[in-house]
Amino acid sequence: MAPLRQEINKRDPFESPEQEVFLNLVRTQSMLAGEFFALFKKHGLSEAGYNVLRILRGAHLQKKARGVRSSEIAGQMVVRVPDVTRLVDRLVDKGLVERTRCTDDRRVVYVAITRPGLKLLDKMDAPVLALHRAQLGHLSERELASLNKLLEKARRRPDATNGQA
Amino acid sequence: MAPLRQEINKRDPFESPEQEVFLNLVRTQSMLAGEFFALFKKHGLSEAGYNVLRILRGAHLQKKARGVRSSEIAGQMVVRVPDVTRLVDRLVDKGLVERTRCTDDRRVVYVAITRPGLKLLDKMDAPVLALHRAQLGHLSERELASLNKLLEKARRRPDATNGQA
DNA sequence: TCTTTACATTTGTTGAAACAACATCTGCGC
DNA sequence: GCGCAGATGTTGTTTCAACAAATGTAAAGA
Repeated sequence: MAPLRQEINKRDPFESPEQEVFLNLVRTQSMLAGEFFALFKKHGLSEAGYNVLRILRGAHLQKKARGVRSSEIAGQMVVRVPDVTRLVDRLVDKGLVERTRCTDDRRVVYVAITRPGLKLLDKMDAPVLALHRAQLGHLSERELASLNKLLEKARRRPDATNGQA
Repeated sequence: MAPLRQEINKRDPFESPEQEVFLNLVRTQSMLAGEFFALFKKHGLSEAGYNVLRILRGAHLQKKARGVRSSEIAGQMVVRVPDVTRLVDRLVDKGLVERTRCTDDRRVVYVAITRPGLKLLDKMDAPVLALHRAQLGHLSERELASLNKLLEKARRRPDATNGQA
């Protein structure tokens, strides 16, 4: 019996290989991301909040002093999030980022990381790296590369223009 | 440049192979599960709610007339959820499941799927299978098997008893 | 029996995600 | 210039997840 079926005490077999992969994917993500969730929470952040800070630090290191537009943030998130506004709101409340209204185009808002925000991220770098290694360090380089390839392929839909003629 | 980096417009390289795998995992899960989320929602269910119904149908087919204990439900969920109570509450409100207090041990509560619940699941079977195939049908049997193996291995932590002596 | 311990579920509360409607603003075509 | 389409954020509302504490029940031990 496949390990996943043991883990969730599933008696019946999976209905399709695709279903088994999907459930494995969901469960694995849930378990690994859950640990990061706990790590972030110790520092008062959510996963999405951490992601935003990482994006802003990247921009900061590229000397983008004004920061990044909200729409750009949305586009660079690992998981799509509608409602960047209130996500940034909470970070502003914590003093980790700043908002600046653009004078040229007053629709856009630039968001930039603050010094406390940078300090927080720096403090988290080591534990984050350590957790990554603790979670996946037992996989070989080949296995990691293979996993990357397969996951990327799984996201790539084969053009749903199925000739239903 | 790796596809993931393109997708999220990431300029800097990943800090470790493990990190890249993790982000690929999170993103893939998010995209695929998001489609199922939308499908379930059309039928008034959340992912967790659907999972509960599937567990209960499995028990029903095994002639477990009384149903399943709440704690068993929690143990069989693909993703851990604290608060099975209110999850079941919502399903009860919709008339899809029933609660029964155990007379032997009045602490435990049995949850069983109702006929409307079964009908709903039956109606969803085809679209669910179809979505699984639409998402992952372009992967070969070998690739699916490989992905399963790698995901399961990723969950298996190598005994953190590291000799720090 | 009486107390203590452990167990199964529920409730209270806070915080955040999801979706839709709503401004606000820019720039283009007339 | 005027008005309209499209883009950018914001707000309102509902629903759900997460965590802690409490309730009620059973079993074990003195």
